[in-house]
Amino acid sequence: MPRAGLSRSIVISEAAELVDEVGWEQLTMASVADRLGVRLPSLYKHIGSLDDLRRGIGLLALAELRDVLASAAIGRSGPDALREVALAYGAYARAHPGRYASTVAAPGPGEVERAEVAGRVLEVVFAVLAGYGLAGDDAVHATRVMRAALHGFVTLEAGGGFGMPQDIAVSYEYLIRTLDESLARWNPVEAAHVPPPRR
Amino acid sequence: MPRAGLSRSIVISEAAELVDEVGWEQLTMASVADRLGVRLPSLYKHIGSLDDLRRGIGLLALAELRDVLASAAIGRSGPDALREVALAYGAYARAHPGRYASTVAAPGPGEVERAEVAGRVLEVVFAVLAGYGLAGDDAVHATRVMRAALHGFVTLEAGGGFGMPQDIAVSYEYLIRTLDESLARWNPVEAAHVPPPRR
DNA sequence: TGACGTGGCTAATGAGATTAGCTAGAATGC
DNA sequence: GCATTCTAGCTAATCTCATTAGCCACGTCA
Repeated sequence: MPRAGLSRSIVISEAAELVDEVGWEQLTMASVADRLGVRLPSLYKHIGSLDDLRRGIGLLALAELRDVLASAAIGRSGPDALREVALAYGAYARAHPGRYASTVAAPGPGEVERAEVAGRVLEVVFAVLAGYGLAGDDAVHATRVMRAALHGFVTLEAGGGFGMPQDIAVSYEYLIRTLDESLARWNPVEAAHVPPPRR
Repeated sequence: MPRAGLSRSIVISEAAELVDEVGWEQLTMASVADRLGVRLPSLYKHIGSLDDLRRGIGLLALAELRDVLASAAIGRSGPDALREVALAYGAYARAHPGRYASTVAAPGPGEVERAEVAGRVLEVVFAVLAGYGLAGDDAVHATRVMRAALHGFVTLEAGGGFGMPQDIAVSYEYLIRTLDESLARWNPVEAAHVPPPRR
């Protein structure tokens, strides 16, 4: 029996391809083994478990996403940077739906590596926000608004949630403009609008 | 063997409870059967398959969501309606994370019933947008922006994606304000910003 | 060239989903 | 009230996957 020449990173890359084709939910050890031309149990020489594989894909995808966003942001600032980053974000999610889905799960306790990579994605977003003069708490809240909007959009799009015939790219432009205006006009929410702190 | 007195709707309700406790991914026919005190195969007298059960939960959740949003919108308009609907949306997602997750999947071909219920949710959103004077294409794009923002936020929140210590409720207020301002200042995106149509 | 480490394999176990076929409780007709 | 019929819940069986244990040959390295 000739060696197949696998390794952890090869298995993860291949699984990432697969997951883009069949969907995050449909990932199985069996299908990955098939695709690599080995028997199912052989994978366990490289990957601890299905969950481990999923975490590996997530890590890979986060690193890729960071690179894509960083490239989009480089040499730009303000609305220009926002727009390019948003477009790059959407493009990545559309090109790699499986990987993108792997990106969402939060790092569990002890997942130091993932937290680090996720942090590096945030750095890019913070850099964009800095172009709007936002920092500190403002930047944290603005980051959440921005991530929520982008993530929600690409998720709904991927899930087929936009049934109407109107052009989705146009909707995305509206989303970007909404974010741009919001960031440009940023100021503290009025106290009256904040619910009382929980006791 | 005494009859357990099940029915399709009872099974679905119970499964909805369960899914809020253990998570959408963890739903199994086996755990539902356990909780209902019957053997696994008995469920198949009421539910066609696990997918069928998931669709049933999704339908239930969409109907509940519509009611919650409609109640929040009733008697209000404009920013007031937007805010209350957004808060109700977040509250539902937080109170029923499993059901909420079931809400996302788009209706597949032939899932007429689901498309209908989803449409009724949209009616509520359209009503809110009407308070901002939006209709037609504008309303469609605005709906997508609004849904994306709200959905993205609650999804990231549920996934533990907001690691920073800043108050999440405050971030949500920023999100609501962002939407309010965007809807209030709505006007067509400039042509220059729209990518060329695909050939 | 011979010892060793390790990658890939077969066999086995166990959880879940799903189907087939049985049986008894409930409902219905007389 | 009793026979008939329907059907909910059950056991048994099959299939797909995940995961573990243990074997053995390929390639490396002294």
